[in-house]
Amino acid sequence: MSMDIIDRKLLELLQADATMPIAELAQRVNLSQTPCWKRLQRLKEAGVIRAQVALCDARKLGVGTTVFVAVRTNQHTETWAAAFTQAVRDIPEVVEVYRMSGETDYLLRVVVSDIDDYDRIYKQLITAVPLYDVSSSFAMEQIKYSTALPVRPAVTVTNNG
Amino acid sequence: MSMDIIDRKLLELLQADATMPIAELAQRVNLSQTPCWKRLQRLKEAGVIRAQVALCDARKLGVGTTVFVAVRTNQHTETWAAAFTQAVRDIPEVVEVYRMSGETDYLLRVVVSDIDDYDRIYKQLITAVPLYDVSSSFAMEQIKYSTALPVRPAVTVTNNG
DNA sequence: AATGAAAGGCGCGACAC
DNA sequence: GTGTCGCGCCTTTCATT
Repeated sequence: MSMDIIDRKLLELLQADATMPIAELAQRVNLSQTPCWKRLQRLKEAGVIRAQVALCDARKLGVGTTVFVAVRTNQHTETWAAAFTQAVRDIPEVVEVYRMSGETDYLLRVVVSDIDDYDRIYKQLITAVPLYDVSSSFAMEQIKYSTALPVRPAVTVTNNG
Repeated sequence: MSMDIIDRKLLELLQADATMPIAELAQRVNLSQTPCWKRLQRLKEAGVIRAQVALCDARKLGVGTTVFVAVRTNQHTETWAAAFTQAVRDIPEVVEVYRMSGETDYLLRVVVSDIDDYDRIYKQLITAVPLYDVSSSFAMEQIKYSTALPVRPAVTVTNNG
């Protein structure tokens, strides 16, 4: 799938605001509506654009506190991993989960209303699946949160690196 | 701002798919189009719904690798904090930044194509602002990533906790 | 006062050029 | 890639309880 500078500009715009009408998108990239629309179809079909969603205000939903949870396991088995995966996917307060290299086996981002609320999720988690070690760090402030991925040309290979 | 069970259901639906036409949204919450539409307007004006965006596939954009960067500073000043904030906001590969409690002062999530690419961002970061300590952990696998925040009733206070 | 039904504006989606 | 046409959705208004 080719991705020229116009496609990248479209992705940039749509990642910032997906309500923008095609007419406006088109003129921002100096195109008429039809080719612009065709590019969007192509990007969707290729799965580059994988969804269009509403973003909510975490504080207004009463989950303004983020907790990072570092998890270690002593059961390095496929069945444990499957159970853990299922458990975290089933808890909506757990919004991000990564399997890590290094000391920590898994890193979770959990959104809650306060410390007591976190304790509720913590208990839910350790009840659902056995954890060897759990270490929680609270975020004091969210300085940046972006769902927009960087859209840039394929890294150019040069000889003077 | 009151938020009944219908509003919460609407948020749940829109956080999963914001392309859903009002007619369908309406019938999913057992309402007709107008009252449903009015609720959406209200949620937008109140800032509960803060944006509507396109989500892209990280791998297909060549940034399928996530790196968590723990940063410590020795300059606990307002000016340093402002410079740091500006620096991370200006780097699109840095998608999330939190000010933490505990050992780590700041935790960053960075998306890159590979280790070499991360080194590029790392250099960019330490050039922009002085950092006392930087510790990077690579994610092997993204097990969960959701932009949908949990939408639940205000925590009911009971006497038998 | 809030819901359910109906009409107009308009942006999306397929054709020919 | 550009311009045109029709369909269907969003938005508003009116009638209703």
